Amino acid sequence: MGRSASGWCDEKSSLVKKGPWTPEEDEKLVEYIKRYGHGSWRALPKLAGLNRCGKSCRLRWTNYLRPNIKRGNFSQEEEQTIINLHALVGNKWSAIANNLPGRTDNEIKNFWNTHLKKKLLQMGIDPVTQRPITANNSDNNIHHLYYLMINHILSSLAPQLLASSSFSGTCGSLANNNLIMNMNPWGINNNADLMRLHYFDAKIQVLRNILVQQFLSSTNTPNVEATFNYLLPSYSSSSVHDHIDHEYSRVNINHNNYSPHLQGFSNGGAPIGFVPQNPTHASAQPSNLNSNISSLLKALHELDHSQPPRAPPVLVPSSGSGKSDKLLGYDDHAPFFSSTTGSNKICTNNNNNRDRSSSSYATPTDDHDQLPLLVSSAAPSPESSAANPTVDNSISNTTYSTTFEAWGNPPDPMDHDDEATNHSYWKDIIME
DNA sequence: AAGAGCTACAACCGCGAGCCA
DNA sequence: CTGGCTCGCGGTTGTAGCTCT
Repeated sequence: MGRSASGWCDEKSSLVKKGPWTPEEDEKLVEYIKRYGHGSWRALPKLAGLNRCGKSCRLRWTNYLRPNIKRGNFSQEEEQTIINLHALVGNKWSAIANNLPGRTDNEIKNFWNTHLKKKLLQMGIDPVTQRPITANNSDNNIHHLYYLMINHILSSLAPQLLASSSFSGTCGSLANNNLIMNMNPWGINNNADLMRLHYFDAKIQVLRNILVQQFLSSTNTPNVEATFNYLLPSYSSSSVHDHIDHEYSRVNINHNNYSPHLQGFSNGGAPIGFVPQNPTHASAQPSNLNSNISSLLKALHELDHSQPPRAPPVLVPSSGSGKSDKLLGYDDHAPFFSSTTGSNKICTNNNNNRDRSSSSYATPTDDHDQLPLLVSSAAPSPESSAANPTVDNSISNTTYSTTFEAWGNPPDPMDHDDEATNHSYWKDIIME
């Protein structure tokens, strides 16, 4: 009796001061903690000569007075980190704060509520559900399904990128979502890097093309660019496009001619069977939507689970400084395709042998099959794809609210358990 | 100039987990 | 095992300062 279990002052403590702290009180608190440490917060106010309850002292210290508190405006980088972490973990302010040195959970929470929420709303994104906002419910459902598709694509991208040889992967940089620029940099040091770059670029291109086809033809259009920018902000910036172009040019290749097997992927946009949706058009039917989803998933699956491509041309470092490396020709035994993992997959999201710290996550096969065409003559018809209940259910029954959830629950029914990509794995990394 | 409304942020509150006797 | 205590967390409230009318 007489004490609050929560640490706050009880009804008998009406003499205990509440409200804003005075500079004198601050000084007393800082002086005491500097000298003795905080010890028991409950006992502290009496010992420090403060007419406050312990909990008030603790909050004042942790949120305002303790050393290394960073005050002032949030930087662009911090803002992006908060947005992306919030997409991953939701209102776990302390977890978010752990990734922002000098910022307190309280400060981040306030910043979210007063600034970022509004910003996301202006971008056409619901800050709670992280879904694109539309005025029309049925349209919203369609757009949400496409949103899930985006998540699926991103879910297959993230682990590859983490596996990159030059990716200095920290949870912080993952949270920043600067999946390219944080690769320290993602310079092409070997053919595997080049392959990854091309693969990543191709997937992004198809994602963008599908989004554009889908959304820009709609009369009730969520902000496709805002959505894209939000999901992959670093890629959206022109500097990243420049970066990729630079990497291609640095090794003297025209990426459009580099791999004919990726032509359809990087140039064509949608997989076969994909029907651009337009609410004013008869094509905007649920069956078409399901077909599209199936077609896309099928294409992505084929790509992800394909045999690795013929080894790319050998990258030979230039002898002199300041000169570009050259691609001299194909060498199927190029060392960059390490065979230590025993996997025949390249860049797959389902590689149980994947080692995030290793660059050798792709291995050659003897016959060096080509990458399959995304737009393949063997691709399923919309009908046959839509008729695949497993694929359809995996999407339509899934209710991811965040990219993070999609990572943990890949809708691809042919993806099996993958500890490295399950829900708790990522959550642990972020909330570590 | 003054008051109403809005915004940003500090502080408060209650709940629950973990620890320990 | 249980109950008391402490602490951390997330939601909510209070208020100072700013803007608008």
